[in-house]
Amino acid sequence: MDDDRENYPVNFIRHIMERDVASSKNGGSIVTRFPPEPNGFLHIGHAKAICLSFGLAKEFGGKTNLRFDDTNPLKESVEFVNAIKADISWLGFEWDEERYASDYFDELYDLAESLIKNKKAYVDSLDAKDIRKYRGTLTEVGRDSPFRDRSIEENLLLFRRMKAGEFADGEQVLRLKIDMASPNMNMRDPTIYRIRHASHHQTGDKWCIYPLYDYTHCLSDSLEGITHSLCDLSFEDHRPLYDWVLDELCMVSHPQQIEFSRLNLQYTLMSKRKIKQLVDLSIVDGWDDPRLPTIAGLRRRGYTPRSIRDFCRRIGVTKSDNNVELAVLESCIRNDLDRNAPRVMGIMNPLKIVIKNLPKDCVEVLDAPNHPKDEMMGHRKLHFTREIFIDRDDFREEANRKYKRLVAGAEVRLRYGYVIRAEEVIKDNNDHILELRCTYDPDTLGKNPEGRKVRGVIHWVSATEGLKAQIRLFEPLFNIDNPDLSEVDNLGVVNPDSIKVYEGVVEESLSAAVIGQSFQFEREGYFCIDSKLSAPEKLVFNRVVSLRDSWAKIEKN
RNA sequence: UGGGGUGUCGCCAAGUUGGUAAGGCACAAGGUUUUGAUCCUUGCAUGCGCAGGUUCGAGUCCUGCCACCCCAGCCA
Repeated sequence: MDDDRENYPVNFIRHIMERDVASSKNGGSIVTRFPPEPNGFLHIGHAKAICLSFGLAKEFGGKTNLRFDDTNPLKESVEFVNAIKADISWLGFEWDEERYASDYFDELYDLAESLIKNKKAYVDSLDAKDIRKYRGTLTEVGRDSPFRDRSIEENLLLFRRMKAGEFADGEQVLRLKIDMASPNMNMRDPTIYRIRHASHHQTGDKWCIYPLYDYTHCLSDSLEGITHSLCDLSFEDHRPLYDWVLDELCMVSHPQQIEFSRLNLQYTLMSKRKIKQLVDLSIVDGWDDPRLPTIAGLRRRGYTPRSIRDFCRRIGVTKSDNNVELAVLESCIRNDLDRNAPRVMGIMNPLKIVIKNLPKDCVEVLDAPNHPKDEMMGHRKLHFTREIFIDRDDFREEANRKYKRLVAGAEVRLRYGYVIRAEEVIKDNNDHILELRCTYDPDTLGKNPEGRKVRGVIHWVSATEGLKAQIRLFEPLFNIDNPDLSEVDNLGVVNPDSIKVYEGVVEESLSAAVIGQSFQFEREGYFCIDSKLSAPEKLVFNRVVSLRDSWAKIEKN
């Protein structure tokens, strides 16, 4: 994985693994797994889990399986399976084996029968509503189902009939017989099989009963010889059940479940269910909308795998609630792209400039390095012509000395080019500036004029040689830092200005740009070609992130 | 008023068996600079949810509080 030299920083899970390896638990080996349900796209919260499970295993010379937790055919599809695989690979991780919980359906079924035979499971004929009633509440104990004490024979028969398709959906379930009075709701005879006459993306129509998570997950882990099963804090309450199932079934391999807190990122939503809502309601343009924290969205936005891995490393792993600032993510991508992105010039709000003392058909070729500190990145040609564009923000009719750009009657340097002076401001009847007439000083290429100090340097693009391009800027999708709201409410906190589109111009060298490449538009930020919307005739750029902007801070005060 | 967790700088987060609070991001002030970028330097918790206690010494041990998060799917 190229240049992530650093190992994962210290965290409590690593300490556990270090201890286990030192004491030769599990023969000193580390085997982890990443278990996504293929019912949506992966997001950066999953990236945290991926970096952890894959990263730690790799560090200890262990293995990591990719296992699809595909026990709910109603919500899952191969499209999601493929998207998930693509995202993990793109992030830079390789799984040892590709598995599916559905690979174990036969074994799971046999194990369930043995549970029945040991009087540890029973078929309940209560409907969902009644099961809920009998379960009790957080403060009241539950009551036993009237079907709890059926004979082994009856249970076996019923369970086999469930499997054979003799019942309709919801008519019967198989439950574990644990303790309806347990203070832990998960232990109140959890359901482990339900009837679903639905075809499954992996097993087709072979089954009409499907096992549930609590029963499936621990056994899948065990069957695969997982040593450390990492998951988020919401499963902490499920650990007694995880252990109960493995113990009752006398499984040889008993993985250790370890929970850590899930990632929360400010101004964004980190729930697959809620992201799906945004997609379904067309609030965003699909799962890979650049404003989404999905891996696909981040990729389209221009985030690199390396920057995401760096982010996961920086945020750490604990059990405490967190709400990480966007600034951390932005720092990671700036850090990567500053080193690796070639520099170019692009204008979002073009303002035309005519260089009066340059002949009409003159095209002077200028040389520009692609990176200020990395000669290896080479050089490119720029074309200096009589008509050029600068950004409207880089000109003011009057300004104090703090303003280091072009001011009427004063000088500024064109990046990699000459010093120009603004001589005339051409306006329309509404006082709107149409263009600027300037002169350039031919004696200032690569050297400063004598006796005068130039205010600053601005970027520019040839009006005749440059390329038109659409430039898209993004802001957070939400205007509050923890948009953890109910489905109805969250529409009220959607930022209406989360995307801004500009019709701009970029330098001609960008005609060779391809999807996946990132550039720094000097003085503006980092940009990449939009993988969906851009075409050779009509370039579309997404801004990954702006450059740090201390001028904006100064100007505010 | 059930059970399970968590509380160290604005946001993350290190803190081995108690020995006198890492680091990152952000922020601030300087320096370099043909990107107001990068880079470099410096600063940034007498205090670790609160209150007591033990101890020569406590973020680390004890007691009691408080706050926040998760759990009542035939979702994962």
